[in-house]
Formats: sequence, structure tokens, C-alpha cells
Amino acid sequence: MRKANSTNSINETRLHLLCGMSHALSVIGGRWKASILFSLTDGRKRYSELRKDIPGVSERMLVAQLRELEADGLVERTVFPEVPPRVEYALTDFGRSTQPMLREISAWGAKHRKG
Amino acid sequence: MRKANSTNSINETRLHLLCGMSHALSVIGGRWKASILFSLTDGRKRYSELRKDIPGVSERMLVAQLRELEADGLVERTVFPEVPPRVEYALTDFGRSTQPMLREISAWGAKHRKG
DNA sequence: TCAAGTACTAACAATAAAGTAAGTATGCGC
DNA sequence: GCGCATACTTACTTTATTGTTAGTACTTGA
Repeated sequence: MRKANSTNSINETRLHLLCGMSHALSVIGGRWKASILFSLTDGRKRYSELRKDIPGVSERMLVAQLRELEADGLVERTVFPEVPPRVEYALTDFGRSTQPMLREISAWGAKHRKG
Repeated sequence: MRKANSTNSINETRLHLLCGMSHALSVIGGRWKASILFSLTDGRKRYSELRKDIPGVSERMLVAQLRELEADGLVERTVFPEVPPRVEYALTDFGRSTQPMLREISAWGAKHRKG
């Protein structure tokens, strides 16, 4: 019989926590990703709207971060075959599932600044 | 009279969220910070114990991240005037307040990997 | 023919974060 | 005096992330 929290099980749990943590941060931790995710909670937006909505992003970074969010399944991209081109971005269900987490992180961060 | 959620107030709210967010990530987002914070939930530890407990950290990084956590008030450092030197690190109350957030981030990240 | 509008893409520069390897300080016991 | 143990420093290299600037593709309307 083995103690419920032996060193091994502590380490396994911690490893698991750390693994999830580092993955989550790699998904939402980019310089502009929170901005994008917050912006898209208003609803779907086209590329140019996002650019206006997020002051300071360069086109390169906006595209790069959108592609990563898309690859990770948080955002879906829809291309309309028109000229001039129209591309819309929207949160997926999974993208929306970040909201509670993002809000908790924000709340904690805001608390610290005052403290 | 001004609509309750005019563009301005949306932006103010979003700015506030983003500000807290980026601050929080700068505090907990370092490569080894989560490892340190999780390790110290077991209780206070001395430097050499942390090093053993966190496989892969270099001394430079361990010290650097500990100093940042200390500067941000998450960790307290106690030096015992002995030879050879003994230095212990422990979570502050504020450091402990990160736990729910860290766990939520981990849980979200773990969910995604399977998804 | 040519500018306009939209959504990019590419090449390169700068900055930030992390890693590597070796060295330092201190006093105790031999 | 000399090595040992602990907790760091320092200097330097590598890698990752972000920024800057300029250019591309496509079709419509003047």
C-alpha cells in the first residue's frame, strides 16, 4: 500500500499541471492574442476591423497571431470570394471557452497592480 | 445621455482587461515560474531543494526567476546567517493567491491537448 | 490604362528571454 | 593552509519573439 500523496504522485500531478500550463500559455500567451480574443467576443469581424480595433498591431503580427489562433482551433477564418477580398474571423466554441480563464487572469493581474 | 456600452466604455473595459492580463502574464509567465510556484505549495524550501525539485533549471534561471517572484511579492526569501549558507523560499499569501488561477490555466491547457 | 481597396506576404532588424560555462564568497573542520 | 558545502554571479552565446518597411494579387470603376 502506497501513501495517497507519495513523492511520485506529487510529481506526476505537478508534471501534469505544468504541461497543461505551458501549453495554455503557448496558445494564449502571444503579444496580441488576448487583444484578438477579447475583440472577437463582440462577434465576428473582418480583418480590417480587427486592425482598427487593436491599436498598435502591425499587419505581420496580426496575421501571425490569427493564424496561430486558427491552428489551435480558437478562431475560424472565412474567406468570401469577392473583390476586394473579404475575410472574417470569429471565435469557435473552444475560443469562447477561454473567456473565464482570461477573465480570471485579468482580474488577478488587476488586483496585483493596486496591492 | 450615453449608451451604457458605447464604443468608449467597451474599449475602456477591454483596456482594463488587457492591462491586468499582460501584467499577470509578466508575473507568472516566465519559463520556470509555474514550476517554482507549484513546488513551493508543498511548503518552504531551500535553494538547493528547489533546484533538485525542478529538473532542468540552470542556476542562473532559478535565481533570476526567484528574484522576480520576490520582487513581485509572490515569494519571500529568508537568509540564515550560517555557514555554509542557508536560504529558504516560501510563498507569501499573495503567492498562494495564484493557485486557483494557475489551476484554471492548467486545466484549460490540459483539456485542449486531448480535444 | 490606372488608381483604389482589401488582405495579406517577405525580407530583414531589433529586442527580449533563456541557456552555458566558469567563477566568487564564507567560514568550518582536517 | 586547503578543500568542502551552499548559494549565488558574471560574461557570453543562442534562440525566440516582435517590429519595420516595402511589396503582391486581384478586380472594379473612372
